[in-house]
Amino acid sequence: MTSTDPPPRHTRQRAAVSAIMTTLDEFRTAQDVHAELRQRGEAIGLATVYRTLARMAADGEVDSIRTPEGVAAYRRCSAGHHHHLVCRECGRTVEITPPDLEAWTEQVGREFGFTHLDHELELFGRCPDCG
Amino acid sequence: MTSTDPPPRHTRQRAAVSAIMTTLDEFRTAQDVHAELRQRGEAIGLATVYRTLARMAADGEVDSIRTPEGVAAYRRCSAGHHHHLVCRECGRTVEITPPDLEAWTEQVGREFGFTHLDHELELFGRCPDCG
DNA sequence: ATTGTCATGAGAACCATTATCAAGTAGCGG
DNA sequence: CCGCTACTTGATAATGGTTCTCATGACAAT
Repeated sequence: MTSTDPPPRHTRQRAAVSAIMTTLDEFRTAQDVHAELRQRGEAIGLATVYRTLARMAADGEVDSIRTPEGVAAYRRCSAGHHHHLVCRECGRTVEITPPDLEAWTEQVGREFGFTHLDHELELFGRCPDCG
Repeated sequence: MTSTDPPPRHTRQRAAVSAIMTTLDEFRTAQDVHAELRQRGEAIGLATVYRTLARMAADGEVDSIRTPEGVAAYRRCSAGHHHHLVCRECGRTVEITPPDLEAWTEQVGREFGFTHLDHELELFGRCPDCG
C-alpha cells in the first residue's frame, strides 16, 4: 500500500470522464455522469464510470461527498479541500472553510506519529427555512 | 409539515431502542442496533429499528450522520462528545480534542442562520506501527 | 507483431434501506 | 372494563445505488 500503485492507463473512456468533469461545476453522481456521457454520444459502461470516478477521487483528481440521501457525488477538485454545513431537514448545503484545520491535522499527526493524514468534517443543523 | 405530527406511541420496541441508544457512546448503524437488541433477547423487527431511529432523529432525540461508505449511523444526542484519529490499516484509535471547534460551529451557525448545530469530525491516517 | 497486463462492460450480485399489508396493540371515550 | 380506531409492528418483497464477475478488448513495452 505504501508503494506505487500502477499508474492508470490512457483510454478513451477515462479521457471522456476526465473531460466532462472539467466542464462541470456542481456535484454530479456517477449515474449523472454516465447519462451525460451517453447523451453526448460516448459509448461507455456504467461500471466504468463508477470505477473511473472512484479512482480519480482516490488520486485526488476530483472531490467526493455523500449527499444526505447517501449517494456519492463528485466534482472537479477546486483548490483546497473544503467542508459543508448541511440542513438535516431539507438537505440544503453551504460550503464552509474552517480555519487552521489543515495545520491542526498535521500537528496531531506528528504528535501521535500518524502519516498520510486526511480529515472529514461536516456540520449539521437546521437551516433558516426549516425553522 | 411544520406543525403537529401525532406524538409517537409508547411501545415496548420503541422503549428498547431508546434505552439502548442511551447506553451507546459511538455512532451505530440501524443494523448494529438491531443485532445488539436481538442479542440482548429483545424481539424486534429490522424495519421497526429503521423506522424508530429515523423518527427519533427527526424528533431530535438522536443525531444521524452518513459514514464515508454511505450508511446511516445514529448516536444519542449529547453535549461533550469527542473525536478520533483512526489508523486506516489496523483500526487503532486515538481520542483527540480539537480546539475551538464548538465555538467555531456556533459562529458558522449564526452566520448562516442555522440552528440545532452539531459537528462530526474524524481524522484518518497510518499509525506508527503500520509505517 | 507478440505478449502480458490492465481496462472495459453487460449483467448479476450485493446490501442498506423502504414499501407492503395483515395482524397486533396503545390509548381513549364511554 | 369494553370496544373502537388509528397507529405500530414485522416478515417479506421491492427498490436502487454500488460493486463484482469474467470474458473480451485495448494499451504499451519488447
